[in-house]
Amino acid sequence: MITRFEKHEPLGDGDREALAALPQNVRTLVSGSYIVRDGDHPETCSLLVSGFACRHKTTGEGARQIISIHMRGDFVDLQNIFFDVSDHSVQALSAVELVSVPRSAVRALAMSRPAIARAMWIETLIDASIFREWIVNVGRRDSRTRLAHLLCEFFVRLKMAGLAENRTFSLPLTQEQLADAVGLTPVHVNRVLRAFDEEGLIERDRRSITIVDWDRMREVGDFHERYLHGNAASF
Amino acid sequence: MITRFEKHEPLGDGDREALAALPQNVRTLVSGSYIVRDGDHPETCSLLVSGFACRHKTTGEGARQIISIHMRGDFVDLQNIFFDVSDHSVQALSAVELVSVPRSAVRALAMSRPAIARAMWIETLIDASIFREWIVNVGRRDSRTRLAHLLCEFFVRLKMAGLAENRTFSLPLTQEQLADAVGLTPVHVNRVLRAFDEEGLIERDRRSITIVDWDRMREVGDFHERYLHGNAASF
DNA sequence: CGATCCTTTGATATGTTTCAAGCTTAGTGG
DNA sequence: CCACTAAGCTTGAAACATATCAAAGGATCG
Repeated sequence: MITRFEKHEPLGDGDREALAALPQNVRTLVSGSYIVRDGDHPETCSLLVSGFACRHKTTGEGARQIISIHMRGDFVDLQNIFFDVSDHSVQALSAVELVSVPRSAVRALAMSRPAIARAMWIETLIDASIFREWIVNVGRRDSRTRLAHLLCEFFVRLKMAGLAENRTFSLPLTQEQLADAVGLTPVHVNRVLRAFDEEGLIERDRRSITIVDWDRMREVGDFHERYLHGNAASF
Repeated sequence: MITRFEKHEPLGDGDREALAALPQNVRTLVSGSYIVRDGDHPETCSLLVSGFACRHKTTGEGARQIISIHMRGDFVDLQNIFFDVSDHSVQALSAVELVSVPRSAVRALAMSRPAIARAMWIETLIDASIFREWIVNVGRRDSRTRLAHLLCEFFVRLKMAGLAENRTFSLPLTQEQLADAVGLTPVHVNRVLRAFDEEGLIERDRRSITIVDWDRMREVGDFHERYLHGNAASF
């Protein structure tokens, strides 16, 4: 399971054995559970096995900003290896399963197995690249573009993770959470989503979304997937 | 000079020798020069020896968003080690000196010297932490808070780098660049800055700024330096 | 089948942008 | 050393995108 590493870095047999030998702890959490809290001294690093999670921070005014969204196969807090205190929270967006490994074990593994360290490093670099794109998204794009961009990113990442077959997928975020991810109000998110619907860009049914016109969606969202640094199949 | 690594990670003698043996290339560039361009296939990784630089991306509409600001001692493009094509540009904000090391040499060094790899990894994790805070800044804070936050961060980082003695420092950004960093218009940045001035929060003289009331500035900017993960002296 | 959470909609308020022009500063060449 | 020029800063008025407030309608789950 943990062998998603090999996406970006070939591993040797010894590496795989070392991974398998890791002390694991599989947990199941209900939607809304906190995995890490801002200010915590986390003891573990966690990998999402199923479900969705997000990371977020809160301003002094009490406004929340979602920093990233995670799906099966993502590490949600790899930076815990080196930081003693967490600078943000991680919360389950749905029921989730995750395997947690003690920080010390992950650190020891990284020090003894260069290929694994490198794979983990690359993971954190991709994370950072997505952060950069999000800064642009909330900083310089209008509400339509912002939301469309988020939907495009989420969809492409689902595909890359093998979690989307066709153009329909379920979005594990309420409109309020969507708003917190793009820096808008829930009310405005609602209006923009309705507009997309009316324009025939997407279709909505409960919490699931179909991208009707991918090319146009991509254009509206000013979306270019290079920053995901994935080996995505072309669409 | 490169031994800023030791800030976060103790190195052995062999590590220091390996660093010193690195093939270097010292360059001097004038303000405005591009160090890396979005879409480039960079051949080197660079460390800023003097001056200031920023990283930025441009939207399809042509709007620019500055992603980070860098000063003496910062690596400006460490992710080049693993990514073949750059997802953003790096540009000099002032005259800069930088030492550039071939990607392959940096990669080899990282593979043969775990302590160095670890120090570099931590650098990129701190980068990512600052990105997260910037997402919050542009996503959920109003114009005053945003700008004040940026000024606080810049000032604290200058102090951490030993580049600010008292409460006066020179800001290497035009108001337009400031605007691109916080996701506002130059006009609005100008008004907010004037308001800070009139309220006695800051004083301005040409391109240099004095933080008159640090405590209040910090409060206005909703600034808490934990995310910088520095060993900052307290203020 | 009631209660809660989420979505939708309308009316109004506001922060920020846009446009446009004048002003200041720093740099350059005569 | 002065005049000229370009870049950056400042200011005002009007426009606009998004937020806020408020209330009703749906969905989901004990």
